[in-house]
Amino acid sequence: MSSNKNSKVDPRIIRTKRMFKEALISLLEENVDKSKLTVQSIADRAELNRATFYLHYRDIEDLMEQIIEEVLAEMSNTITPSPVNQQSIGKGNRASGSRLISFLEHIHQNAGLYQVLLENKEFRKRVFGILLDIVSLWGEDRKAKGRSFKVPNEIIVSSSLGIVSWWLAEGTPYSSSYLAKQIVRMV
Amino acid sequence: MSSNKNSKVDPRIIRTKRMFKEALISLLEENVDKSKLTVQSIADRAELNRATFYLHYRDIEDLMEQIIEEVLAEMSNTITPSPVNQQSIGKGNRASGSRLISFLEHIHQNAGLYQVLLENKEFRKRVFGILLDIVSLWGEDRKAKGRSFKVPNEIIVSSSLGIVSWWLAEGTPYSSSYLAKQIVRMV
DNA sequence: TTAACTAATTGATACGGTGTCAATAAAATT
DNA sequence: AATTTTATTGACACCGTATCAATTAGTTAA
Repeated sequence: MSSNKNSKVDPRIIRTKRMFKEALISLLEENVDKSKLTVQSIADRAELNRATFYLHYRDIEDLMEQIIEEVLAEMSNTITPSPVNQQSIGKGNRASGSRLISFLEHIHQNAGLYQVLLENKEFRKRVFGILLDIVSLWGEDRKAKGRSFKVPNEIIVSSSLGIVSWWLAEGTPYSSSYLAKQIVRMV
Repeated sequence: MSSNKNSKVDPRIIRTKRMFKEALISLLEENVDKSKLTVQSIADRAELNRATFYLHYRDIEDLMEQIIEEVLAEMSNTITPSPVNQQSIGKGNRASGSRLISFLEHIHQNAGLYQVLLENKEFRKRVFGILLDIVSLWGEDRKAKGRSFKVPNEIIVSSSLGIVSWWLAEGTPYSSSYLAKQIVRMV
């Protein structure tokens, strides 16, 4: 799905971009302070030349944005699995409620990365949008059953995001299912 | 209270530091992008020489930290007014519950500043601590009355912080009292 | 008010990161 | 094997950082 066999992308490009991305992520996860996060340090970590960086990215921010796009795509796939390998676990529509758990599970398994990325304003905005979709669907489900949320969806989403950020900052002290329970309880 | 008559601080220093602080704050509130936030641009805005900056601060981060300390002190004073001009509005202990409203009011009146500062990890951590104190006091009050919160204090605080961040990012669409109501409702 | 301090300015400097380039080496495609 | 594309290398101009000595301006105290 992501890149079929007919793609004529030079394998060197794929390898190089992957290495720069992994390099930046590893540096970010090590909490390298901003002043030492230079193109040179990223190139060193990637074991590539500094000039090569500029063949693929405008600047560090550009690389960051591309990483964000990939991570968001992965997140969306995790929450809403592609129709092909949909596990269709009976129970009719598993969509709304349990998506929150999928979301938290996915974040839990990439805690270090998400802790760093959630510092990024644009990333938070995008995740907010994804969460808002989940909560909206969920809200419609509840509405159909006669129950409804007591507070606006945006408040549910922003508070959930706040909880997740704290959860990550504290080293994910609770399991994702317990956290989901607490969030649901608050709604 | 802040600076008595015996303080032998050269008025030039006070003026200079004030101007650098105001300069950085005004630049931050204008959402100047990070790459253009230089010592030179701050000095320009302050109408002071760049070298003068280094007479008072190690770097921009240092100036930022000093601003944060001042803002936090102001915030604490707003929430827990100094014993001298305590308004003591009968009703015994007004402490716990209405402190949330004072907190939100204060943020509302400095929305631009707080929106920027809450991007800062250290600042968020400190505000988290202040909010945790408020919520803990509040929780004890409720406990004494037989009622208690359904979720851990940290979850209440982190969700509230998330809501406040969203509220500021959206240009404070609700009044602070309405927002307080929604937060209380969720607890 | 003058003399002494102390802060701010100015111009200079070394250093390090940025972004780009031409020439060359290495790898992939045909 | 020949051609095309990517990666490396060394060089370069530019800009921001951080510090300095010398000078100017403002404050304090005698």
